This record gives sequence, structure tokens and C-alpha cells, in this order.
Amino acid sequence: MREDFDNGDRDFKDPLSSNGGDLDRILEWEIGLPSSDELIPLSQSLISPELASAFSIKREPPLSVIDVQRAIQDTVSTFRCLDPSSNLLLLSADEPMTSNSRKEGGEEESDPSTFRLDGSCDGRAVKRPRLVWTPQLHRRFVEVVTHLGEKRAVPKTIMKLMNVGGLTRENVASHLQKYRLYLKRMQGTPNEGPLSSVSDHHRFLPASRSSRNIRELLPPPAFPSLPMIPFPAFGLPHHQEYGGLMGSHQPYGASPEQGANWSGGNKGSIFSYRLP
DNA sequence: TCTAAAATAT
DNA sequence: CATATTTTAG
Repeated sequence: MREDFDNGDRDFKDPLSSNGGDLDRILEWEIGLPSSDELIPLSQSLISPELASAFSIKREPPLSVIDVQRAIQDTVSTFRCLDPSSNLLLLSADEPMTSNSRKEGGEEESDPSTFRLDGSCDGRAVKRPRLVWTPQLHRRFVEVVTHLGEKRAVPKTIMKLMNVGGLTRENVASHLQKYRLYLKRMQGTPNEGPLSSVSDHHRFLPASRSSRNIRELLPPPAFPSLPMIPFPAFGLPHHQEYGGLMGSHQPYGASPEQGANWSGGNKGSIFSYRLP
């Protein structure tokens, strides 16, 4: 993928350009750093596949521009907290905005509440960024849900067990709802032959997604291996009382009762579901 | 412009 | 907590 650096870079600077002071300051930080074309594209692995496999290093999914943008948002949020007076405020409100929602005249902007980040970090009025269920997050979710079983797999419990910083009960509930629909759908279509796991899985995926990174499909990790490392949902949990690991975690010894196996987790980040 | 993901409302 | 509905990203 070639949507590498330029995009991220441009997106980052654009909003800043409206403010000379901050722009200058940021450019200062960049002194001495390699220029864009000296950098290895984010999508490119730093080590060769051979080397990776020789040392059993799993290749991290390549970062996309989206990842970068998210990181940028986090960074900006941090700045906002450190220096609320900064005009960087304008940045964070990102408002990617679907083209239709903004008009050239732009008086819709008259509503200052669009940027209601008046708020400092202490004010919880700050809107939390939309959570994206990455394959990693989803995998963790599935592992937890699977181990809990249908009865116990409820949002609050799942959330706690996942131990993911910044993850809310609502996030989980919403995802769980979708996941259940997905399961139901799969039940109805016992197409789950040995052959289906991968190709079928893809078939459901929107083209845009499946055509995107098609990296090798690793087998799902053995079950009882659930690393309980706290794992930030969005880079920046801000405030969020997620000090550390939850008390003692029972090693997930139980059996994965229901074959919530689209084990994939690995690649197909998204499970698709469709209304009947 | 349409679909699916995520959020939010009931 | 579940489900229905709405909003938003892609």
C-alpha cells in the first residue's frame, strides 16, 4: 500500500497551517529528523521475511495511514491537555466530515459547540474517539467471550476480563451485539466446512477490506495463552482509572465451549453479518 | 452514495 | 443487559 507517508504528513500539517505559531514550533521539533523520503514507508517491514521466520518473529501488521492518524489524534489530545490555551485545539476536532455535511459557506460552523473541547482534560466533556475494533482487540474479545460461555458473556464481565484500557462497557456491548448476530448467522449457515474458514470468511468481507492487507494467516494462538497485558484501546486512555491489571486472573483454563471459531481473529478483523 | 461499524437511545 | 435506531467512517 502506498498511502504511506505523504498522506499522513499532509493531513497532519494542513490544519496547522492555519496557525503560524504552532506550525513554527512543530517544525522546530523536526529539525534533524530524516525527511519523508529518507524514511521507510510504514507499510514496509523492517526485517526480511526470512529473518523473521528464523527467529519466530511474528510480523506486526503494517501500519496504515489510519493508524497514523489515530496516533496523531492521540498526540494532539495530549498537547491539548498540557496546554489548553494552545490553538492546537482546532486540530483535534478533526471532523473528517463527510463531504455532504460541510458546505463552503461554512456557517454551520457558527456553532462553537462543535468544538466543545472547551474542556480541558479534567472536564470529561471531551469526546472519546470512536473505537475501532482492530483484529487484535477483536481477538481478545472473542477469547474472553468464548471462555465465559454464553451465560456469563455479558458486557461488563467481558470488559473487565479484556482488561483493555479505555474500553467502555458500551463499546463492548455494541460489539457483542454485532458478534451475536454474526454467530447466529453462522449457525444458520453451517457452511463451516474445513474449507470455509478462510475463504468464506473473506467472502463476507466488503471488497475494500479484503483487498486491503492480505497477509498470511497465522493459526490462532493456543487457547490458554491469553496475555493479560493491559492494552490500550485508543492510544490515549486519558483519564481512565485503569491503573493496572485486574486482580488475579484465572488462567483461562476452561474449554472453549462454543465454537466461536472464526478463529480468525488473525486477519479478518471484521466479521461480517448481515440482516436476514 | 451506499454499506457496515460503532454509538446511542429505548 | 438486550435490542432497536441513529450516526459516522470508508
